[in-house]
Amino acid sequence: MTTATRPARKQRRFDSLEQEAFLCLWRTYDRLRAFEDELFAEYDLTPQQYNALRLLRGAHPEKIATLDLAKRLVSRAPDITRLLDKLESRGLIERDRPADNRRVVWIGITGAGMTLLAQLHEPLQECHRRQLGHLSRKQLADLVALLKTARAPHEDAASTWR
Amino acid sequence: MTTATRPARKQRRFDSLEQEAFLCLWRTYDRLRAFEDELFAEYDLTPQQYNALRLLRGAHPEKIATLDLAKRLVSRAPDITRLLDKLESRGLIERDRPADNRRVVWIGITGAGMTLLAQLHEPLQECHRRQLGHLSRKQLADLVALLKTARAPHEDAASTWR
DNA sequence: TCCGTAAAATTGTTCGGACAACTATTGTCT
DNA sequence: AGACAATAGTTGTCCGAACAATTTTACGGA
Repeated sequence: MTTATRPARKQRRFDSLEQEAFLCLWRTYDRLRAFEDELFAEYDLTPQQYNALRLLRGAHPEKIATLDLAKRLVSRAPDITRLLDKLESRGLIERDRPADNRRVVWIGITGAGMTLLAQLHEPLQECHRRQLGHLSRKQLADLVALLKTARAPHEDAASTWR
Repeated sequence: MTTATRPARKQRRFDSLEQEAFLCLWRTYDRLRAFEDELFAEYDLTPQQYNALRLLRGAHPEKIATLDLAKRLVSRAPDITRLLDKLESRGLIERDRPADNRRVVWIGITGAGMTLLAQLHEPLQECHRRQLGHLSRKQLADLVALLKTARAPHEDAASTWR
Protein backbone atom coordinates (compact mmCIF):
# COMPACT_ATOMS: atom_id res chain seq x y z
CA MET A 1 0.00 0.00 0.00
CA THR A 2 1.24 3.44 -0.86
CA THR A 3 -0.40 5.56 1.81
CA ALA A 4 1.97 8.31 2.81
CA THR A 5 2.16 8.49 6.56
CA ARG A 6 1.77 12.00 7.83
CA PRO A 7 2.28 13.56 11.24
CA ALA A 8 -0.93 11.90 12.25
CA ARG A 9 -1.56 13.07 15.78
CA LYS A 10 -3.40 16.13 14.61
CA GLN A 11 -6.79 14.85 13.57
CA ARG A 12 -6.77 14.74 9.81
CA ARG A 13 -10.03 15.93 8.37
CA PHE A 14 -9.51 14.58 4.88
CA ASP A 15 -8.08 11.38 3.52
CA SER A 16 -6.26 13.04 0.63
CA LEU A 17 -5.66 16.38 -0.99
CA GLU A 18 -7.95 15.37 -3.84
CA GLN A 19 -10.73 14.65 -1.38
CA GLU A 20 -10.17 17.96 0.34
CA ALA A 21 -10.32 19.76 -3.00
CA PHE A 22 -13.55 18.09 -4.01
CA LEU A 23 -15.29 18.69 -0.69
CA CYS A 24 -14.05 22.25 -0.73
CA LEU A 25 -15.49 22.67 -4.22
CA TRP A 26 -18.79 21.19 -3.17
CA ARG A 27 -18.98 23.38 -0.09
CA THR A 28 -18.16 26.53 -2.00
CA TYR A 29 -20.72 25.72 -4.64
CA ASP A 30 -23.32 25.13 -1.96
CA ARG A 31 -22.61 28.43 -0.20
CA LEU A 32 -22.69 30.49 -3.39
CA ARG A 33 -25.71 28.71 -4.78
CA ALA A 34 -27.84 29.94 -1.88
CA PHE A 35 -27.64 33.48 -3.26
CA GLU A 36 -28.87 32.52 -6.70
CA ASP A 37 -31.55 30.24 -5.34
CA GLU A 38 -32.99 33.07 -3.33
CA LEU A 39 -33.00 35.49 -6.23
CA PHE A 40 -34.45 33.11 -8.77
CA ALA A 41 -37.10 31.92 -6.33
CA GLU A 42 -38.53 35.47 -6.38
CA TYR A 43 -39.17 34.99 -10.08
CA ASP A 44 -40.34 31.37 -9.75
CA LEU A 45 -37.33 30.06 -11.60
CA THR A 46 -34.72 27.45 -10.79
CA PRO A 47 -31.09 28.22 -11.63
CA GLN A 48 -31.24 25.52 -14.28
CA GLN A 49 -34.33 27.07 -15.87
CA TYR A 50 -32.61 30.44 -15.94
CA ASN A 51 -29.64 28.91 -17.66
CA ALA A 52 -31.82 27.36 -20.31
CA LEU A 53 -33.32 30.80 -21.00
CA ARG A 54 -29.85 32.34 -21.05
CA LEU A 55 -28.65 29.86 -23.65
CA LEU A 56 -31.75 30.43 -25.74
CA ARG A 57 -31.16 34.17 -25.66
CA GLY A 58 -27.60 33.57 -26.75
CA ALA A 59 -28.82 31.66 -29.79
CA HIS A 60 -31.71 33.97 -30.62
CA PRO A 61 -33.12 34.30 -33.23
CA GLU A 62 -31.80 30.84 -34.02
CA LYS A 63 -33.43 27.98 -32.20
CA ILE A 64 -31.89 25.04 -30.41
CA ALA A 65 -32.96 21.39 -30.57
CA THR A 66 -34.16 19.97 -27.27
CA LEU A 67 -31.37 17.52 -26.54
CA ASP A 68 -28.76 19.89 -27.88
CA LEU A 69 -29.94 22.45 -25.37
CA ALA A 70 -29.78 19.82 -22.64
CA LYS A 71 -26.14 19.14 -23.47
CA ARG A 72 -25.22 22.79 -23.07
CA LEU A 73 -26.88 23.21 -19.70
CA VAL A 74 -24.62 23.60 -16.71
CA SER A 75 -25.89 20.53 -14.95
CA ARG A 76 -27.09 17.27 -16.47
CA ALA A 77 -30.78 17.38 -17.24
CA PRO A 78 -32.42 14.05 -18.02
CA ASP A 79 -35.76 15.75 -17.44
CA ILE A 80 -35.24 18.42 -20.05
CA THR A 81 -38.72 17.82 -21.41
CA ARG A 82 -40.47 18.73 -18.22
CA LEU A 83 -38.14 21.63 -17.58
CA LEU A 84 -39.19 23.04 -20.94
CA ASP A 85 -42.84 22.18 -20.26
CA LYS A 86 -42.78 24.56 -17.32
CA LEU A 87 -41.16 27.36 -19.31
CA GLU A 88 -43.55 26.85 -22.20
CA SER A 89 -46.64 26.92 -20.02
CA ARG A 90 -45.49 30.33 -18.77
CA GLY A 91 -44.98 31.53 -22.32
CA LEU A 92 -41.25 32.09 -21.88
CA ILE A 93 -40.24 29.71 -24.66
CA GLU A 94 -41.89 28.23 -27.73
CA ARG A 95 -41.54 24.84 -29.35
CA ASP A 96 -41.53 24.20 -33.04
CA ARG A 97 -41.84 20.73 -34.49
CA PRO A 98 -41.34 21.15 -38.23
CA ALA A 99 -43.38 19.01 -40.61
CA ASP A 100 -40.35 18.04 -42.68
CA ASN A 101 -38.55 16.48 -39.72
CA ARG A 102 -40.89 15.53 -36.97
CA ARG A 103 -38.19 14.01 -34.85
CA VAL A 104 -36.65 17.25 -33.69
CA VAL A 105 -38.25 19.96 -31.59
CA TRP A 106 -36.73 23.41 -31.96
CA ILE A 107 -36.80 25.60 -28.88
CA GLY A 108 -36.82 29.38 -29.05
CA ILE A 109 -37.12 32.12 -26.47
CA THR A 110 -40.21 34.34 -26.70
CA GLY A 111 -40.56 38.06 -26.21
CA ALA A 112 -41.85 37.40 -22.72
CA GLY A 113 -38.76 35.32 -22.06
CA MET A 114 -36.50 38.11 -23.24
CA THR A 115 -38.36 40.59 -21.06
CA LEU A 116 -37.94 38.39 -18.01
CA LEU A 117 -34.22 38.07 -18.63
CA ALA A 118 -33.92 41.83 -19.00
CA GLN A 119 -35.72 42.26 -15.71
CA LEU A 120 -33.34 39.83 -14.07
CA HIS A 121 -30.17 41.41 -15.41
CA GLU A 122 -29.49 43.99 -12.76
CA PRO A 123 -30.54 41.97 -9.69
CA LEU A 124 -28.45 39.09 -10.97
CA GLN A 125 -25.36 41.22 -11.46
CA GLU A 126 -25.82 42.46 -7.92
CA CYS A 127 -26.19 38.86 -6.77
CA HIS A 128 -22.92 37.92 -8.40
CA ARG A 129 -21.21 40.85 -6.74
CA ARG A 130 -22.40 39.65 -3.36
CA GLN A 131 -21.24 36.12 -4.17
CA LEU A 132 -17.78 36.87 -5.48
CA GLY A 133 -17.30 40.62 -5.48
CA HIS A 134 -14.64 40.36 -2.79
CA LEU A 135 -12.24 38.59 -5.17
CA SER A 136 -9.87 40.50 -7.41
CA ARG A 137 -10.00 40.19 -11.20
CA LYS A 138 -6.86 38.08 -11.05
CA GLN A 139 -8.22 35.76 -8.38
CA LEU A 140 -11.37 35.24 -10.42
CA ALA A 141 -9.39 34.54 -13.57
CA ASP A 142 -7.12 32.10 -11.71
CA LEU A 143 -10.11 30.35 -10.23
CA VAL A 144 -11.77 29.97 -13.62
CA ALA A 145 -8.55 28.61 -15.13
CA LEU A 146 -8.04 26.07 -12.35
CA LEU A 147 -11.64 24.91 -12.48
CA LYS A 148 -11.42 24.46 -16.23
CA THR A 149 -8.27 22.41 -15.86
CA ALA A 150 -9.91 20.35 -13.14
CA ARG A 151 -12.85 19.31 -15.28
CA ALA A 152 -11.10 19.24 -18.65
CA PRO A 153 -10.59 15.44 -18.83
CA HIS A 154 -14.25 14.97 -18.07
CA GLU A 155 -15.65 17.10 -20.85
CA ASP A 156 -16.56 15.66 -24.21
CA ALA A 157 -14.52 16.84 -27.17
CA ALA A 158 -17.71 18.34 -28.58
CA SER A 159 -18.88 19.97 -25.38
CA THR A 160 -19.46 23.71 -25.38
CA TRP A 161 -17.91 23.68 -21.90
CA ARG A 162 -14.44 22.79 -23.03
CA MET B 1 -28.17 14.73 -41.17
CA THR B 2 -29.55 17.65 -39.21
CA THR B 3 -27.23 19.33 -36.80
CA ALA B 4 -27.84 22.51 -34.90
CA THR B 5 -26.61 25.57 -36.69
CA ARG B 6 -24.19 27.63 -34.69
CA PRO B 7 -23.88 31.38 -34.93
CA ALA B 8 -20.62 32.11 -36.68
CA ARG B 9 -19.82 35.23 -34.79
CA LYS B 10 -18.22 34.86 -31.44
CA GLN B 11 -20.64 35.86 -28.75
CA ARG B 12 -19.90 36.83 -25.23
CA ARG B 13 -21.12 33.90 -23.22
CA PHE B 14 -21.20 35.52 -19.81
CA ASP B 15 -22.39 38.86 -18.50
CA SER B 16 -19.54 39.28 -16.03
CA LEU B 17 -16.42 37.59 -14.76
CA GLU B 18 -18.21 36.78 -11.53
CA GLN B 19 -20.96 35.04 -13.45
CA GLU B 20 -18.43 33.08 -15.46
CA ALA B 21 -16.68 32.03 -12.27
CA PHE B 22 -19.87 30.84 -10.65
CA LEU B 23 -21.10 28.92 -13.69
CA CYS B 24 -17.66 27.43 -14.08
CA LEU B 25 -17.72 26.35 -10.45
CA TRP B 26 -21.15 24.83 -10.86
CA ARG B 27 -20.16 23.00 -14.01
CA THR B 28 -16.99 21.62 -12.48
CA TYR B 29 -18.84 20.47 -9.41
CA ASP B 30 -21.41 18.76 -11.60
CA ARG B 31 -18.79 16.91 -13.68
CA LEU B 32 -16.82 15.72 -10.68
CA ARG B 33 -19.88 14.77 -8.70
CA ALA B 34 -20.84 12.18 -11.29
CA PHE B 35 -17.88 10.05 -10.23
CA GLU B 36 -18.83 10.04 -6.57
CA ASP B 37 -22.49 9.49 -7.31
CA GLU B 38 -21.68 6.38 -9.26
CA LEU B 39 -19.42 4.97 -6.58
CA PHE B 40 -21.72 5.67 -3.68
CA ALA B 41 -24.71 4.32 -5.54
CA GLU B 42 -23.03 0.91 -5.53
CA TYR B 43 -23.19 1.02 -1.77
CA ASP B 44 -26.67 2.55 -1.63
CA LEU B 45 -25.38 5.78 -0.21
CA THR B 46 -25.73 9.39 -1.24
CA PRO B 47 -22.65 11.63 -1.05
CA GLN B 48 -24.31 13.52 1.78
CA GLN B 49 -24.95 10.30 3.72
CA TYR B 50 -21.33 9.32 3.27
CA ASN B 51 -20.22 12.65 4.59
CA ALA B 52 -22.36 12.27 7.67
CA LEU B 53 -20.71 8.91 8.34
CA ARG B 54 -17.29 10.42 7.72
CA LEU B 55 -17.91 13.16 10.26
CA LEU B 56 -19.18 10.66 12.79
CA ARG B 57 -16.05 8.57 12.34
CA GLY B 58 -13.99 11.69 12.91
CA ALA B 59 -15.71 12.29 16.21
CA HIS B 60 -15.75 8.65 17.32
CA PRO B 61 -16.01 7.58 20.11
CA GLU B 62 -17.59 10.92 20.90
CA LYS B 63 -21.07 11.51 19.57
CA ILE B 64 -22.53 14.51 17.78
CA ALA B 65 -25.90 16.17 18.36
CA THR B 66 -28.26 16.00 15.40
CA LEU B 67 -28.35 19.65 14.40
CA ASP B 68 -24.67 20.08 15.16
CA LEU B 69 -23.96 17.32 12.67
CA ALA B 70 -26.22 19.02 10.15
CA LYS B 71 -24.20 22.22 10.46
CA ARG B 72 -20.98 20.41 9.64
CA LEU B 73 -22.29 18.66 6.55
CA VAL B 74 -21.00 19.86 3.23
CA SER B 75 -24.38 20.86 1.92
CA ARG B 76 -27.32 22.29 3.83
CA ALA B 77 -29.53 19.53 5.20
CA PRO B 78 -32.96 20.60 6.42
CA ASP B 79 -34.00 16.97 6.31
CA ILE B 80 -31.23 15.73 8.57
CA THR B 81 -33.73 13.64 10.55
CA ARG B 82 -34.71 11.52 7.60
CA LEU B 83 -31.16 11.24 6.39
CA LEU B 84 -30.27 9.76 9.77
CA ASP B 85 -33.39 7.60 9.76
CA LYS B 86 -32.08 5.84 6.70
CA LEU B 87 -28.64 5.30 8.18
CA GLU B 88 -30.10 4.08 11.46
CA SER B 89 -32.43 1.59 9.81
CA ARG B 90 -29.37 0.07 8.15
CA GLY B 91 -27.57 -0.12 11.48
CA LEU B 92 -24.80 2.24 10.40
CA ILE B 93 -25.43 4.77 13.15
CA GLU B 94 -27.10 4.76 16.54
CA ARG B 95 -29.14 7.41 18.29
CA ASP B 96 -29.01 8.09 21.99
CA ARG B 97 -31.57 10.28 23.71
CA PRO B 98 -30.33 10.61 27.26
CA ALA B 99 -32.88 10.67 30.08
CA ASP B 100 -31.33 13.72 31.71
CA ASN B 101 -31.77 15.88 28.63
CA ARG B 102 -34.36 14.56 26.32
CA ARG B 103 -34.07 17.50 23.96
CA VAL B 104 -30.85 16.40 22.32
CA VAL B 105 -30.24 13.26 20.32
CA TRP B 106 -26.64 12.09 20.22
CA ILE B 107 -25.55 10.37 17.05
CA GLY B 108 -22.76 7.83 16.94
CA ILE B 109 -21.33 5.60 14.27
CA THR B 110 -21.67 1.85 14.80
CA GLY B 111 -19.23 -0.95 14.11
CA ALA B 112 -21.13 -1.69 10.93
CA GLY B 113 -20.75 1.94 9.93
CA MET B 114 -17.02 1.83 10.53
CA THR B 115 -16.76 -1.36 8.52
CA LEU B 116 -18.60 0.19 5.61
CA LEU B 117 -16.30 3.22 5.64
CA ALA B 118 -13.27 0.95 5.68
CA GLN B 119 -14.66 -0.93 2.69
CA LEU B 120 -15.17 2.36 0.89
CA HIS B 121 -11.72 3.73 1.59
CA GLU B 122 -9.80 2.33 -1.33
CA PRO B 123 -12.46 2.67 -4.03
CA LEU B 124 -13.03 6.25 -2.91
CA GLN B 125 -9.35 7.13 -3.07
CA GLU B 126 -9.32 5.70 -6.57
CA CYS B 127 -12.40 7.75 -7.39
CA HIS B 128 -10.67 10.92 -6.24
CA ARG B 129 -7.67 10.11 -8.35
CA ARG B 130 -9.86 9.79 -11.40
CA GLN B 131 -11.59 13.06 -10.54
CA LEU B 132 -8.55 15.20 -9.85
CA GLY B 133 -5.47 13.04 -10.18
CA HIS B 134 -4.34 14.98 -13.25
CA LEU B 135 -3.71 18.10 -11.17
CA SER B 136 -0.38 18.72 -9.47
CA ARG B 137 -0.10 19.10 -5.72
CA LYS B 138 0.39 22.82 -6.21
CA GLN B 139 -2.63 23.18 -8.45
CA LEU B 140 -4.76 21.37 -5.90
CA ALA B 141 -3.48 23.52 -3.08
CA ASP B 142 -4.08 26.70 -5.08
CA LEU B 143 -7.57 25.57 -5.94
CA VAL B 144 -8.40 24.84 -2.32
CA ALA B 145 -7.03 28.22 -1.26
CA LEU B 146 -9.02 30.12 -3.88
CA LEU B 147 -12.22 28.26 -3.09
CA LYS B 148 -11.80 28.99 0.60
CA THR B 149 -11.30 32.66 -0.13
CA ALA B 150 -14.33 32.64 -2.40
CA ARG B 151 -16.69 31.33 0.25
CA ALA B 152 -15.05 32.91 3.29
CA PRO B 153 -17.47 35.84 3.66
CA HIS B 154 -20.37 33.40 3.54
CA GLU B 155 -19.27 31.13 6.35
CA ASP B 156 -20.36 31.68 9.92
CA ALA B 157 -17.67 32.61 12.40
CA ALA B 158 -18.45 29.34 14.20
CA SER B 159 -18.51 27.13 11.13
CA THR B 160 -16.15 24.20 10.95
CA TRP B 161 -15.69 25.12 7.29
CA ARG B 162 -13.90 28.40 7.89
C1' DT C 1 -45.07 27.10 40.99
C1' DC C 2 -46.75 28.59 36.65
C1' DC C 3 -46.31 30.68 32.22
C1' DG C 4 -44.00 32.15 28.29
C1' DT C 5 -40.20 31.37 25.38
C1' DA C 6 -36.40 29.32 23.25
C1' DA C 7 -34.08 25.15 21.71
C1' DA C 8 -33.93 20.61 19.39
C1' DA C 9 -35.77 17.61 16.57
C1' DT C 10 -39.47 15.70 13.80
C1' DT C 11 -43.14 15.65 10.36
C1' DG C 12 -46.23 17.23 6.29
C1' DT C 13 -46.04 18.36 1.87
C1' DT C 14 -44.47 19.84 -2.42
C1' DC C 15 -41.17 19.79 -6.14
C1' DG C 16 -37.23 19.01 -8.89
C1' DG C 17 -33.62 15.42 -10.19
C1' DA C 18 -32.45 10.74 -11.76
C1' DC C 19 -32.88 6.47 -14.16
C1' DA C 20 -35.01 3.56 -17.21
C1' DA C 21 -38.55 2.16 -20.28
C1' DC C 22 -41.19 3.63 -24.11
C1' DT C 23 -43.03 5.97 -28.54
C1' DA C 24 -42.41 8.12 -32.76
C1' DT C 25 -39.67 9.13 -36.66
C1' DT C 26 -35.97 8.70 -39.87
C1' DG C 27 -32.00 6.57 -42.01
C1' DT C 28 -29.65 2.33 -43.79
C1' DC C 29 -28.72 -2.15 -45.51
C1' DT C 30 -29.86 -6.08 -48.22
C1' DA D 1 -39.47 -2.34 -50.78
C1' DG D 2 -39.12 -4.25 -46.19
C1' DA D 3 -36.79 -5.10 -41.97
C1' DC D 4 -33.86 -3.30 -38.72
C1' DA D 5 -31.18 0.03 -36.32
C1' DA D 6 -30.37 4.59 -34.73
C1' DT D 7 -32.06 9.07 -33.25
C1' DA D 8 -35.04 12.51 -30.71
C1' DG D 9 -37.95 13.18 -27.41
C1' DT D 10 -41.44 11.84 -23.84
C1' DT D 11 -43.32 9.51 -19.85
C1' DG D 12 -43.53 6.45 -15.50
C1' DT D 13 -41.86 6.20 -11.26
C1' DC D 14 -39.14 6.76 -7.35
C1' DC D 15 -36.33 9.40 -4.17
C1' DG D 16 -33.91 13.09 -2.10
C1' DA D 17 -34.03 18.33 -1.26
C1' DA D 18 -36.46 22.30 0.52
C1' DC D 19 -39.52 24.98 3.30
C1' DA D 20 -42.65 25.64 6.81
C1' DA D 21 -45.36 24.14 10.63
C1' DT D 22 -45.53 21.27 14.70
C1' DT D 23 -44.17 18.59 18.82
C1' DT D 24 -41.39 17.82 22.77
C1' DT D 25 -38.48 19.40 26.28
C1' DA D 26 -35.93 22.55 29.14
C1' DC D 27 -35.22 26.91 31.23
C1' DG D 28 -35.92 31.58 33.33
C1' DG D 29 -38.63 35.23 35.24
C1' DA D 30 -42.85 36.91 37.76
